[in-house]
Amino acid sequence: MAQYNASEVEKKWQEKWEESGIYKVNLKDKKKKKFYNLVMFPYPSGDKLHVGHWYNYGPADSYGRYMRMNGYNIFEPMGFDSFGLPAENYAIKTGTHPSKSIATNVEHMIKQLKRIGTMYDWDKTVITSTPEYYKWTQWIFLKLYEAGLAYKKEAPVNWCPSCRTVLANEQTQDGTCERCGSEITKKSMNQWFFKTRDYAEKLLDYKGLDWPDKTIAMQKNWIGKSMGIDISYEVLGLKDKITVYTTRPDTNFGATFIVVAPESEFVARNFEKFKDKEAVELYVEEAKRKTDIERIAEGRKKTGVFTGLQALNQLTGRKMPIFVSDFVLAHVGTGCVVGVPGHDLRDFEFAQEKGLEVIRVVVGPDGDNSPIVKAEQVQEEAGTMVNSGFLDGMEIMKAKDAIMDYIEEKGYGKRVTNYKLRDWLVSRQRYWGAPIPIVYCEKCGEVPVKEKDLPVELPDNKDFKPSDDGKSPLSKIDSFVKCKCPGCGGDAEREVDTMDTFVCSSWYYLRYPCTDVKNKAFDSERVNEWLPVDMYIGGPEHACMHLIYARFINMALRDLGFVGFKEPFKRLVHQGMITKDGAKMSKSKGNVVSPDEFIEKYGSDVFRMYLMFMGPFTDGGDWNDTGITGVARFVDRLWKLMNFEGEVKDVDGLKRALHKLIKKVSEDVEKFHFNTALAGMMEFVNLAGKIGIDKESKLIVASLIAPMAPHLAEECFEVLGGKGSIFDAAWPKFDKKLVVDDMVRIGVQVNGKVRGDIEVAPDMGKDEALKMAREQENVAKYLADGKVVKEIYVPGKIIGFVVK
RNA sequence: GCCCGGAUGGUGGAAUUGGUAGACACGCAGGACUUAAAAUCCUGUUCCAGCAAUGGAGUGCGGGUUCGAUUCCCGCUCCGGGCACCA
Repeated sequence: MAQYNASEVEKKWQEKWEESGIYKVNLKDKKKKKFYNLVMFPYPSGDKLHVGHWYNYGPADSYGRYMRMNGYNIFEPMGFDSFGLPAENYAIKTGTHPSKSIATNVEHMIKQLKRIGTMYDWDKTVITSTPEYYKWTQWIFLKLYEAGLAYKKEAPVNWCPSCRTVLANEQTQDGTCERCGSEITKKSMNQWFFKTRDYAEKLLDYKGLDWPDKTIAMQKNWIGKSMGIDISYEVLGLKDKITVYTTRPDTNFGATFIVVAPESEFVARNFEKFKDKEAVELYVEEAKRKTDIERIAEGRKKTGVFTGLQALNQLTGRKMPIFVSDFVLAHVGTGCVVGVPGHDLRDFEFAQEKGLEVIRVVVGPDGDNSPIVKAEQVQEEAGTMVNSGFLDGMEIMKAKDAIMDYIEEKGYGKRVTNYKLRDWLVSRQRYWGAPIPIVYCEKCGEVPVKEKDLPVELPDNKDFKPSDDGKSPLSKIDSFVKCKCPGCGGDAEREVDTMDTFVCSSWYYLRYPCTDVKNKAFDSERVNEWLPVDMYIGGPEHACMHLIYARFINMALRDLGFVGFKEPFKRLVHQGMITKDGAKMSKSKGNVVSPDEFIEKYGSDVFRMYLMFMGPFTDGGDWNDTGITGVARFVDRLWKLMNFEGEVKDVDGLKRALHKLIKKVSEDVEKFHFNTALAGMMEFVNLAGKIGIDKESKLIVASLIAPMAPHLAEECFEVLGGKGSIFDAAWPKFDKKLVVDDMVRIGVQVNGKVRGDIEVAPDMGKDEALKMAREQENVAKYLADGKVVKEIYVPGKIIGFVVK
């Protein structure tokens, strides 16, 4: 028997697969059920594939292979998210134009990806930075624009001074740039947005989705729905009313002041009426200048200035002074809040700072109603109303309804729903992205490019670095900027901003099955057949970005009649992160582990299996290579087993073990528990190594390992005389009768402590089982200590005695 | 601060409608083979006591429910993730 030579075998099968085209999917095949097995596509950096890529793609492919063997027509494409900052920054660093570096990097990455031994159908790949792709990204922009879902407005936006571009809310982290970590400043700019807020309610509906609870919770939290009421108060001496948003109108009898955001419209509109204009102006200016970091650094300390104006609380007749303070955010609700210091921590802190009166209108369940409030007492959720007129004695939830009805009746306000979700800022002042297909005409104003004129090609500019003035580099290229108006044909200028790369990645799953479609973004009939994606695998870091954007785009396309389904991804699984010495792998930290040396030494199958064996797929873990020898040994033992010839010592035992294994591996792979599937395989191989194995069982073992070690399995299949590919063979079925043991070993407990065990049939009667248990010498010893007051028998599980 | 996870041998991890904790693997120790080493194979391996049989302790900490708790409940500690002055 020859030693198993991984590198030779793997090379051989990769070549065979390529030659035979076994993984080329026939999208029109209707004999088999379709299965769209998708993994989030990478951005092509110049670096090698690292352990994290393998950790992600290996198991994802194993799942696809498992489904293939279960009779599905598998569509498993792979592509490249090649627009955006990573690619552009790489190009800047190396001094090569991104279109060039992308081409080489993609080619390089495909080569590396092929070494994993996946089933990707490379005929169906997408590269988002190619005109044939971004043409359709622009088309989607136009469709949203036509539908009124894309708009431009002047707004304070997140500006990263280092990347010299604006960022979507989702791309900032604690006031820093998600990419480069620089401090973000606020800048008022004219920017393009998609109306994600219009879809907030639809995005909150997860019906029919098999997604991790955690991801859904994160999205819900991000969308942040709250139901409350807008209340308008008369401002003394002004015609203008002030409208506040609150989710706690039940506490309105305790309202003693009003606070407005520095950037709020109320401030702009009534500035002239303020008593100390200078002080307000100074405060507003200061607030605008502050970065998020500075605001975070200040913590909860409240500042603010009095406007000199007062509003009238209709419920109490109380005059409420109006302040300006930066703890109120302009974009939340109406940008104005009513201060109820007795029942809101922030209001309480502000009241303390300004010496304002605190009134308590809710008594907690413990009856506490002290006028001096401690921070911990402010936010009770349950309680009864006091000092609140007609609300007195009501539970807060009831009072909330009652007061809202009252306010609406009286015309003081109106119920509203609010969302934390902001509209998606999609324009970027960077070169490497899809140009936004809009032109500005002196006569016609903002005009969309005609569909037939797409793509608006990204010029092959030599100077693609972001410019110091913060304008898109495209603004410097006259040949790009100067154009004719699609409306009147007169002189016009192009939009010079490019699209956020998340726009590209929010629809690529629709393009994969339609890469041959030339005259449209995708063929509706085909996507309706092949989508939604049945299994989507990728990192949890995309929970509130890509996964919200893609759902939004898909829903919008559905509402516009282009696709027939609401949700793009039916089942979602997140892989865990692989760290090195507890830290995220990154080039700058110099802790990136390359798979290459392990592939060289052990082969791709062993490496893939080791990553799977480390622990549950969704957990990730810290990289450590010490255990890989265990998997390598397993492969050697399995290979030896395949070459075993001789008598099987325990035919029945082998059969039972094998059928249990089929059950276990099937269930485990289904749940992405590859670690325990492999443990089961190891156990069986160890057993069969002792008692021998027959040819039929060998074939089953080869099938079971096939999803996880595709090259090894093919080789085994061939050695065993199989024709063609093992991936065209059916997944083994287990015999139900063979997976139940006819004898099991169960424990015998006395007062909860294990004192022995007996071997019984799982369905043995209680009396007989108890009799056997009593006969155990050690058990008898403990039973003799007293009187048996209780006997417990759980068939197949446990026998227990309680002795007193 | 709020929400969501997690904590099990020297290490990665297994086991939960409550039923013999530690599967599988690494490492370690001993043995076989070898002139020797590597590789391979066999045996042992939660801790404490004991030659052993066996007994005691044991799943982050403190309580509780139960014949029986890694699993359920209450109160903490630590670690990870998300959100964060959202009114």
